[in-house]
Amino acid sequence: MNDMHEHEHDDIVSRLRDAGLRPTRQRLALADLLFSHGDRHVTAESLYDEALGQGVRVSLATIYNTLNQFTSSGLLREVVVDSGKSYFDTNTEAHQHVFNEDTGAIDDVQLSLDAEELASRIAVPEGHEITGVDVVVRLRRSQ
Amino acid sequence: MNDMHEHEHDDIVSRLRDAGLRPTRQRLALADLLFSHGDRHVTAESLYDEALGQGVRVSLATIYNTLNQFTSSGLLREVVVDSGKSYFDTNTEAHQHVFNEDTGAIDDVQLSLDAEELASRIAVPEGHEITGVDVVVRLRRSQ
DNA sequence: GTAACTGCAAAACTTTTGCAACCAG
DNA sequence: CTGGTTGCAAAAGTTTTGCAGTTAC
Repeated sequence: MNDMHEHEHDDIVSRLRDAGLRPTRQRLALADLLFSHGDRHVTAESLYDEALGQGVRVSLATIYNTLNQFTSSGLLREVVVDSGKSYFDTNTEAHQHVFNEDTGAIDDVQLSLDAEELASRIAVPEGHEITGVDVVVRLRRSQ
Repeated sequence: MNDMHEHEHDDIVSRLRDAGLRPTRQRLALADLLFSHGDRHVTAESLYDEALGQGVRVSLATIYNTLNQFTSSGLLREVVVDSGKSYFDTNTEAHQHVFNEDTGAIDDVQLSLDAEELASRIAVPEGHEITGVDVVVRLRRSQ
């Protein structure tokens, strides 16, 4: 296989099983890329290129499936910063984002604002619930 | 033409000229739809359908051109809430949004949070500037 | 008259889907 | 085995583009 350590491999297997997903070759390889290198922000295309670059044989359709499945099961969080492309964040904790509109790069920030408190100021319609409070600071090169 | 009052028509003409845009038939009609009915949130498709419904003859390509030109010149503000579709807001003042993920409806809210203050907590890279601080509260039907 | 603008169709992108082949348990 | 998964190609949805024809000034 590759140089994944045995216990890391087992961790990833458990993580997938806990999420109700079979630990297939593709999902293991993608989970390893996503979760074994700190907090990351990827797009389908960037993860696809990275996988191919690492010699992981996987189709783009599977990348999309996997990113969506990981997001549904709480392993990833989708970050909406661009109206033409989906970004996914391996950090699922409450935090905010800085988006560089020139490069498409996303950074995490902790603005220590209370999403609960913000949410409490919203008049939530009957039978609805707040699924998230997203904060994005947009950056661009000056001039 | 239609039942636009003369002075309203003139207002719109000035507004377009001030933005450096020729007041063409299409732009006048779209500006009227957008700015004569309070604060609105539209997509290219929704504005296109509305225009056709009102008997305004305009192509979808022109809707896209117009929305982008209006946004560039500050007449509209783009609201990024969906990674597959662009929304435009006629309210260009500082405010936040509530997005209903089931219906795609957007509402304005004033959370009276200080974007300047939030922005001041960000480490802005050399030669870059903050172009906006976006806050979106996401809603979904419970269950 | 001329540069700006518009419409149409085609192209470019991102994402989803249908289905046969494949694989984990 | 058998249902979940994958890959491929095709389709779907949104947005942009190229360019001939039109319009504002």
